[in-house]
Amino acid sequence: MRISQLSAASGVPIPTIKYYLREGLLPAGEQTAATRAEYGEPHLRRLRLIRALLEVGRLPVASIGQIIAAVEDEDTPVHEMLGTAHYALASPVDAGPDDREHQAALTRVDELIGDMGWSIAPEAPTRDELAQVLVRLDQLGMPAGDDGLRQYADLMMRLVSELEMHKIPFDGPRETAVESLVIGTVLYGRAFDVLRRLAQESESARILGGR
Amino acid sequence: MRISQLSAASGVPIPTIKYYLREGLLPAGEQTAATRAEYGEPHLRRLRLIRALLEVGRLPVASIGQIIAAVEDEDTPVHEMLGTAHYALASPVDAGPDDREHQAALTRVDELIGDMGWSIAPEAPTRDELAQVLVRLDQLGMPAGDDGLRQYADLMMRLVSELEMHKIPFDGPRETAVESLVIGTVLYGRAFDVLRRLAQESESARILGGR
DNA sequence: CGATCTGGATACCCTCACTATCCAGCCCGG
DNA sequence: CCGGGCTGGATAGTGAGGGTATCCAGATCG
Repeated sequence: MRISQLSAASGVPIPTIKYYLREGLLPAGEQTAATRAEYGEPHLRRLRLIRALLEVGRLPVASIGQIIAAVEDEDTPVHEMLGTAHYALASPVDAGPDDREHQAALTRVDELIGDMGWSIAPEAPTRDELAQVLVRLDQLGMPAGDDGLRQYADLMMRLVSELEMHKIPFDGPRETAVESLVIGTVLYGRAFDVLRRLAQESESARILGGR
Repeated sequence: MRISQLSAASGVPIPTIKYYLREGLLPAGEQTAATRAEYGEPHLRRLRLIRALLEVGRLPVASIGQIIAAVEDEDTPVHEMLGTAHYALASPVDAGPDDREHQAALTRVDELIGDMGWSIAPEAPTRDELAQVLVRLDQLGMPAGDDGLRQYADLMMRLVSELEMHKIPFDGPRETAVESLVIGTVLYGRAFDVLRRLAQESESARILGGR
């Protein structure tokens, strides 16, 4: 498959494919001559992954690059690779250790994590993300109570362990495991979000009697 | 409160506040002289809302503008206003009616909506968002089965109607209702997403025995 | 009465994700 | 065996989005 065919098959313009090659998101094709290279099925699959993470997951190209680098470095142990991929999915929070509100919220987050019996790395950026949301909810006068938070956490825990996690082939090839994890996290994450908004629309129509 | 105090209280730089004023996100202060205006508590609150939607919700400034315009137009009936706000939360999907895969997925979405007994406006962009996710999952070789989708939808429905919706003061002042809805949708939406990722990290640590 | 602040207008900047242009080398049909 | 069109690689440009910076004349505080 030459680049034009890869482009046609994936719907991604050639200049964009070249850009992804430059950024290291897509491995180079097999060189057959100085100005000729051959691409295959893995390239097409990779391209679809990139576009899904970009367009559905709204991940920055740089984060996608980190995920892909973790996948391709054979020396990284699997659980570490999953961590890298997972953390690249987080969106950065700019709150330093001098932000008192943030630190207080972080304490609540850690209490929640303890109560749930979760094993979360202390450097997980996810903790800061949750703390940020708690701070904003407080500031907006809709504070999240500890009880509600625990109910939600419980629900998510069951959802993840009962419906999602067992779909991931941890014992298969390493590349497959991360891809599944990332796709699961990002795409199912959006699916939930959309389903939640649909449920909200339907409920508010019911309550208000609006069409 | 003068602009510098508003800036100090909110943590938003003065030029940025001026930018929000220009964009119509923030109503002008009360003019007390040609070069003097007074801002109050509502301005601070509005500013916090804007920053929460921007930084946590990642909404474009233009969408925030639409939401605010809907709130401030007293002539719009409440259920319509809620719809406008809700649709501004959706992220645009570029798939025309000539995209066969998308149309097929849309049919599945409508079946789901029918089965759930939901009332969703036919022009809801949310339908396209869900269809897009289904298409991508198919392309990536991890298709979402109808059963799983229904399970998820069921879960979201219960979550929304039992835990969330009754917190919204539909009978209070119109502004409060939309604000609550929007804050609930965006901030709780992110809270779920983060809780889900925390649960995933914990589960994958457990399964892989990684620290 | 002068340093500082204010609202308003205009112009500028930075990041991000592309896109466009060039170039010389290659391949394929005639 | 030759010419048009594609190829990989390099470099430069673009457009949207979300701010920043600069100027200005009028207002106010100490």
